[in-house]
Amino acid sequence: MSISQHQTVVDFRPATARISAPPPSPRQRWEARTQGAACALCHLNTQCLPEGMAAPERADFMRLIARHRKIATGAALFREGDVFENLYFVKTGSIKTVMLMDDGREQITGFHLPGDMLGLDAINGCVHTCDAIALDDARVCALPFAQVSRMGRDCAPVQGYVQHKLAREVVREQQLMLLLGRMTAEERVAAFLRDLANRFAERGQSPNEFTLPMAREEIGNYLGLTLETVSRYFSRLKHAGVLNVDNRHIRIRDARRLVSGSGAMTAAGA
Amino acid sequence: MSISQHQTVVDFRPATARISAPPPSPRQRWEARTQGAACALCHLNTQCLPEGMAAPERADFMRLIARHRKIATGAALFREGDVFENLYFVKTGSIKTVMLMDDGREQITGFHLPGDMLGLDAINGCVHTCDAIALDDARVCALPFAQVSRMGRDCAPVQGYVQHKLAREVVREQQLMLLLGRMTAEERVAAFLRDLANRFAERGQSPNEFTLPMAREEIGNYLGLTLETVSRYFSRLKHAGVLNVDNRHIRIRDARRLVSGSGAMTAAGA
DNA sequence: CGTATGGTTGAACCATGTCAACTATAGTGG
DNA sequence: CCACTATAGTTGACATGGTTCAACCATACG
Repeated sequence: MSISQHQTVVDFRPATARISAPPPSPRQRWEARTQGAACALCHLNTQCLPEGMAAPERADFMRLIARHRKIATGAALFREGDVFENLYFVKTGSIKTVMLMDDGREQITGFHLPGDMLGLDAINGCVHTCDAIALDDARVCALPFAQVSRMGRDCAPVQGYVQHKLAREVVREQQLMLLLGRMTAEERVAAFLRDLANRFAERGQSPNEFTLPMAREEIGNYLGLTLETVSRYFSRLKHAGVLNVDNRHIRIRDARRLVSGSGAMTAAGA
Repeated sequence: MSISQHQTVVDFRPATARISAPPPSPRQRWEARTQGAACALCHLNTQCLPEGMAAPERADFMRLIARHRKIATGAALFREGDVFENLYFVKTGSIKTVMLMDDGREQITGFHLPGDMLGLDAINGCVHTCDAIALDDARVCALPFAQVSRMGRDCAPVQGYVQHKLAREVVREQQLMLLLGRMTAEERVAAFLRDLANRFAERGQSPNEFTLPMAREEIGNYLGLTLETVSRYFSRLKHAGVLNVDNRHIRIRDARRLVSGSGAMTAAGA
């Protein structure tokens, strides 16, 4: 990686994680400046805002959201052990979440695209359990959790909102466990590409042609493989005519044969 | 397994999963009979009941709980696709949750001991996403989710309750992803035993001596390994003097050397 | 142009899977 | 009580998918 994980162009980490009573601090100034987000204009608002709220409550909720915190490539939105204050939405760019082992090994637990929520891991323990690192220059919206909880007390849609996001995360992780526990390398790579394609499609982008925001190493890490293995299967899929692969630019030429488990890939593969 | 997964001595699956308007049905009779559980007398109530409730609310909550549904060894508490109605607590025995792939492959996503909650996977989609199968004759308490939600609307402790359970599950699954993605077989087996020991300790049982409720095959499945590999590492640990292994009876003789990542196991191992 | 980084590819290796034989134990029926 | 069977677990020999190590290529950047 060109930028070490500790280099941060601007360190946006919650100051409270290290300092108990900080001075007015850039972060608070930023929050003051951006409080009251123009979510109404944001095309991601269907994903970020709770559903089924009346207009005034909706406005209240939007006022909680502090916008446009920028995270430079390789910088951390939060790190393991940081005090939990906000949930975050990716607005632009993409962010990975990484679990760390004592000996330095890492497991990427998710790649988060615009509209995805981050920080759910910390809801119980009041500190984050993983690092969140920007894969490219990213912007996020922050949603102060304490205030969301408070608002949830007498607003049912807000109440169900965090629960819904958490439950989604539980299901997503279960599927990933199935991938890590039971699938072959080939199936993992195919599943990864299909998942990504679906998620781009959900965001109104082409599911058949996209640019990977992450390196081979990160894909491999996420899938429980090495970068070489990922590269090899990309090449296989390319030679089988299933994909065009040009560095991080992917074009899916035959989505049917990307369905893992069918054996189509293997049969057609080198 | 001596009993097929489809044999159920008594089929307690929610009838609504298959029949839209069933007659009074054994299940409903059972619920009527057992409604209003004696949670006050249950030693697991610290785990099952929300914290911080006033006595009257606490009583209300306990009245929601239907007790003592029995699940015979190998029978299902619920299956993938079943309509979601209840969360469950294991009262006695143990229950595994299993994700299924189209081609028949399975991944065990958890072993649930007394006090553990089941069914969180279904909160969003209103159907379960995995099977829950009893490893031995088990009893569970059922907690109708709709009523919990309703009660949560004006009772803050209940509100935070499901959220807390969900968030715990997210963290647990993340740790499992780290295990499946990054650990060696040896480390997985050690981590598994340590985790079980801790959980038995939490339940007031000895962390150093216990009986595994699951077969080698199930351990292997859970850890992303084969039964043979699990058996081999059990033997290694035995010969290294770390464990006594007699079939499913485990005695941990040197807990320090069960710490994975330290290399202690490998150094002492065969 | 030289250097750094990311990606591809090949060859050798090895951790784990696969297959198979064997043991132990429990249940079942004669 | 003894075969007989079925299931769970152990162990060995061998196969292999994926890792490791290393060389090489492509691109970006100073």
